[in-house]
Amino acid sequence: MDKRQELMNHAVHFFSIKGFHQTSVQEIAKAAGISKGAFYKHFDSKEGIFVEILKQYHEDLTRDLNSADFEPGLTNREFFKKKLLLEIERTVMNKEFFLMVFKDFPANDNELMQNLLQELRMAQLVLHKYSLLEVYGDRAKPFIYDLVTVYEGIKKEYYFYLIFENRPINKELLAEFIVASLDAIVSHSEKIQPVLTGFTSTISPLEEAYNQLEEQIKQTSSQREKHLSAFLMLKEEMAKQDAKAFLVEALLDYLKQEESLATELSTLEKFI
Amino acid sequence: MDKRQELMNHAVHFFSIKGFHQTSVQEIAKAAGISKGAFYKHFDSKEGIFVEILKQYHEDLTRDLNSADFEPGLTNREFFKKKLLLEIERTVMNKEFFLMVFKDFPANDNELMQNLLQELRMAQLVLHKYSLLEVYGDRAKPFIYDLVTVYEGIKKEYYFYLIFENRPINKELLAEFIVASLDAIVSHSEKIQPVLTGFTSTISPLEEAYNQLEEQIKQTSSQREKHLSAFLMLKEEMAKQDAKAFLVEALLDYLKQEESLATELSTLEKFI
DNA sequence: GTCTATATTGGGATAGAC
DNA sequence: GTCTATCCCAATATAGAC
Repeated sequence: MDKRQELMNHAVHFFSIKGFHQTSVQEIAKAAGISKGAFYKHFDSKEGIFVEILKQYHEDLTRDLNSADFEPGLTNREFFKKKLLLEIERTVMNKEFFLMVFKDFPANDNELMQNLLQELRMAQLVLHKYSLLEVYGDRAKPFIYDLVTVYEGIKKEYYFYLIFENRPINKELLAEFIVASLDAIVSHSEKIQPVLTGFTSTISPLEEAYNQLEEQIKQTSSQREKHLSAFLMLKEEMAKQDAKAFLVEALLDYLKQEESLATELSTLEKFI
Repeated sequence: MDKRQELMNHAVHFFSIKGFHQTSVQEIAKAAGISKGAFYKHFDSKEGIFVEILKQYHEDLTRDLNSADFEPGLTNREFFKKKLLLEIERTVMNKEFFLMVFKDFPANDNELMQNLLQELRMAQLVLHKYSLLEVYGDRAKPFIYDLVTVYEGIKKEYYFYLIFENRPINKELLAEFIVASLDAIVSHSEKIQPVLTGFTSTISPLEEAYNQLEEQIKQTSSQREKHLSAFLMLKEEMAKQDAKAFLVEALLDYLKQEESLATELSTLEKFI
């Protein structure tokens, strides 16, 4: 057996149980029957093997989903349900991968990884959007992003039960239940107001950072008015071509005195 | 300001950004303006402060939700929706806590922590179960655990949007949307087969009786702390092989003085 | 490709003075 | 309660022999 593959299999196992940071290279190597030093002949770092696992999984996933062929003559709903069932079965079969992803994740160290994940999530959202529109047509359109959100939320919650609690669940029944729940919501759509309306309008990351900070000041600041004024001046100044560095710094430092704003401020600082 | 509280605030901040394992005791201490050594005068370990944060949050949450007084004359559905709205607002305000929980988690190292988490999850499940039964009555009973799962899944997914993506969402609208979705599912219940049927089998009826009693004490007891202590001792004593009959009886009688616990106590007594 | 040995760092926790 | 100094271990990564 390929030593490289063997290392990856053991790695995903340990990562799923202990998390990335709590797993040592040594125990991965030992499980594969080689020394720690030899590990580095196969992968250049611990993060390296993690990235390789991610890549391989998504390659396998897309290949599987594209090669699956269903019997013809299915209704849109039946087709949707079959695909859901396939996804459920696949997720349960790869439960270690699922656990690994939901455990400790080396994303903060590596910005490339965060972008990759963001892309994958967005791709899934778009996929679900079109699947649901095919099943429910125009009735679902006004609140399609809410429907996608509900769909993903329900699915994820059941995955947690399936995987963490290791409960014996009838997967066929589960797929039917989820689709039936969506049916119910869509058929009540006349009584339902959408929530995620302005979803598609993409705000720039900088705009988003501003919004977050403003919200946080409004919600938690002990000196709401002062902090809001400082924020507005900061935003104005940063928009200028010849922004005064000392003023930006001074306003940032001033706002930092409010502990609850730390997260938003550090996000904002990345744009300077 | 209380140094201990200050340390916890900084800890939750770093944990939410970097994760538990990637945050050092030193940087928490430094942020609070003390040395690493002094940290250990306040908490006995890094895990210790994490546990304290968890406990405090849960206590605050249950206290907030229980002490909130809504205008009288609300229907069960309106009451449920108001509580949900309160929870949404509370979650957004405590977004760092939410992030911390969904980052790297020190659960594997410490068995006590896993038990604590299990307890907190179970308490929430039981709470939701009874809330939903109050709103929807017998129609929800056959698939109540599925309804709870759907409810928690939808909620969680919107929390992700609210917190990670920081989208401006109308929270009032969101609460109404979630409840309306549940309405839709319940009103279609004749077409829906339950999935989580054997659910109760994992929790013993005794465990369930304990949970109900504990919840009831937390929610209604006039002498919360005393009754909780009595409850814990009772549970402990009853678990022993050579449980002292007089002590069990004494504690039961003591708790019976609180009228609101009568139902839960008589359920519990069946197991003696 | 694999080994052993080693450099180096980071960080949890403790000791003992003040 | 707080400090500094220290212990001690675990873990990433490398060096160099075979």
